[in-house]
Amino acid sequence: MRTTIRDVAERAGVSAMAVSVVINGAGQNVTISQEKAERIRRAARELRYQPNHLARSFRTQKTGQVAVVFQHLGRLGQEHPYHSLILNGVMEALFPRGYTLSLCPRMVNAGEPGFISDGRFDGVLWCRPDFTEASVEEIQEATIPVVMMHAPPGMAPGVPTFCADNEGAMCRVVDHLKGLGHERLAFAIDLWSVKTVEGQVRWKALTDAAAQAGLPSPDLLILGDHGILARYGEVAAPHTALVCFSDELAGFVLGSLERFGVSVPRDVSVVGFDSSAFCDSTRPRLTSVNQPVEHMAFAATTHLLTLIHEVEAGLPKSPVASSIYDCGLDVRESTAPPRTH
Amino acid sequence: MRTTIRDVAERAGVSAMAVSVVINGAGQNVTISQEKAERIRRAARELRYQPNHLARSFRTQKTGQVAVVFQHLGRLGQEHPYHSLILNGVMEALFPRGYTLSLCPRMVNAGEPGFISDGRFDGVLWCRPDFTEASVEEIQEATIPVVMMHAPPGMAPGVPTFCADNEGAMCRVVDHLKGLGHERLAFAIDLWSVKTVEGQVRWKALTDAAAQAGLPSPDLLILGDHGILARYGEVAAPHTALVCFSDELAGFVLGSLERFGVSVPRDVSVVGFDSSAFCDSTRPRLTSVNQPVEHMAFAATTHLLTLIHEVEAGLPKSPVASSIYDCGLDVRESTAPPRTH
DNA sequence: TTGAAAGCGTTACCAT
DNA sequence: ATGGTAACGCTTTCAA
Repeated sequence: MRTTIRDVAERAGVSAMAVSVVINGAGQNVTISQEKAERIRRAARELRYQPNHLARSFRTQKTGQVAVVFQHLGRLGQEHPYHSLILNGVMEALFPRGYTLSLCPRMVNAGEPGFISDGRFDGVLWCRPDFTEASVEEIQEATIPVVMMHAPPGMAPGVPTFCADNEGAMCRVVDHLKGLGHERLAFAIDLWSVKTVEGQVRWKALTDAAAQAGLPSPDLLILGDHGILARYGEVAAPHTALVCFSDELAGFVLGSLERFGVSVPRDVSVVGFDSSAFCDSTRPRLTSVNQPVEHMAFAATTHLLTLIHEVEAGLPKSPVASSIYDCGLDVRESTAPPRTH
Repeated sequence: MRTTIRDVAERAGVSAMAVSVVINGAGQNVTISQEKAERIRRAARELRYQPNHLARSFRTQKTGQVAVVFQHLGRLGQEHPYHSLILNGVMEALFPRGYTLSLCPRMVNAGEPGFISDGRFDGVLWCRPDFTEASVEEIQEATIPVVMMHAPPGMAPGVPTFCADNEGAMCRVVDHLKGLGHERLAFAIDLWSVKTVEGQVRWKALTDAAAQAGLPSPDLLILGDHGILARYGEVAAPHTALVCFSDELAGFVLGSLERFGVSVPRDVSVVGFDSSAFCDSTRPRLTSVNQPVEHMAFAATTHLLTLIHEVEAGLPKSPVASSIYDCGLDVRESTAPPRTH
């Protein structure tokens, strides 16, 4: 930026304050005469004055920026539907209200949580499902509003949370599979997600649901490479249905099984999680838990904006609430009755 | 933010400058004794001092933020592959170097170009294919580096540009279709894109390529609704091949044709543009021009970072160059010889 | 090796 | 109704 508010003031023969008031429309209990206002506007136009947003943010302590924090933001796209869904919901809430969306690498990958309160953002949507003690504490002590997604109730007291009903979801999955005749289930998850609270919660939810349905305890399949899946082609599979942590992982599983000559759903049934548009593009189309990610992100972001507004306006804070979202099961072609020997 | 650099200085019994130097590592020709440095670090730790990034940006005139500007940023996801591809390339270039990606609604939808130089961004990647005189001028006068995508050479003198070779691409499309036996082609485009320079360029490129190949001049199909496509089911289609402005539009076309009982590629061949992963998920799979969008976005962003660095370091400016990317044609199943009557 | 002080551009308070 | 002036938190030059 070159020309400042003072340049405009000088050219118009007024004070900087007068310019500020005219530019921003509303100045508390200050009025500028029509004539002066016009002169100021003309001077601003002639000098092509552009208010420095950064200086304004610095002064007002309000940036109009909201950050979204992921654990690991890789590629956007159809094989990785999750991030796109989240961002869609966030943008839908943010843009009509004039907020800017920031994807900050420091909060995205390395995970240096101290940066939450470094002044750049008016609020943060925390979408990382790894709730270490340190990060939870950091969030609770943040000086700006933070809203969490995927945190199971009780995980982060004092922080508003938007979370799927993983328990209910796994009950539906088990009901569906049991109804088809499956008995031996497995939970498939990647090396990364298995360490997250969300991964653990879903795994426990599946275990509990199976127990409740009178089925044997499911196995845990941690997929680091293709090794485990390769066995499916050689020996009789120990389980007849694989419940996957995410659609993305389910896509990987489908690809691997096809490569090893295992037919889905004839040899084994596969269930995903999220029911993103991706499920319609796989062969066979993927049965998946319908977690309304995009709606959840929209609602979480909208709530975040409410909290931001409360802080700015000095209003009383909304009570802290956890929102648990029901999940349906979208049955497609990747699940079928198990093969009878 | 609560605790400032001065709080730390006071606690450590030193000046604010000393703290700044210790925190930021390098202070030109200033040195702090080991003992004081340690005292400062301890004080900072005890007070949980977090430097205010906004104040720092304000002071140094460097924000570490890069904005991406789209004409109309709607949903991310598989039906709309373009934005995801761009953002992937941008993130890949930005994140390893610590830059933050901003999606700013003011530059995304309404298009108020004055905001380019409002101090918030170190640089801008301009992905809007509508090159109005006003916006081009605004870009040329920006006080921060701007890199353009999709601008045909000569469109914006003085601004580095990364653009696909639309002419070459359309030659390949025409060669392919002519080789299959097609003669009457049409260019399908949506109401929005037809007004953009990029839309016009592709339309002209197809026309020229057809003329060069000795084919009759293609028709222009502006798809506002399903009306035009509906006719395909009733009367003999005037053309046997539809070349679409984008994969997204081609997806829409495939859907409409299916609904109206028109078989692709038996009744009509369809060609997309971008060859995104989406092309593999349509039925039939979509033949499409392979525009390396993601690579282009990566290269453009990398160049933008170079320009930013030059400005900051006071280095001489790189010469302005336009990069034109070759496009291949990925032949899938949506193109075939025309039906013989 | 260190501290004091001057801003960066804006807005808000307190005088006229 | 209007203008001076003091911050916001930080970096950096200058003087000691």
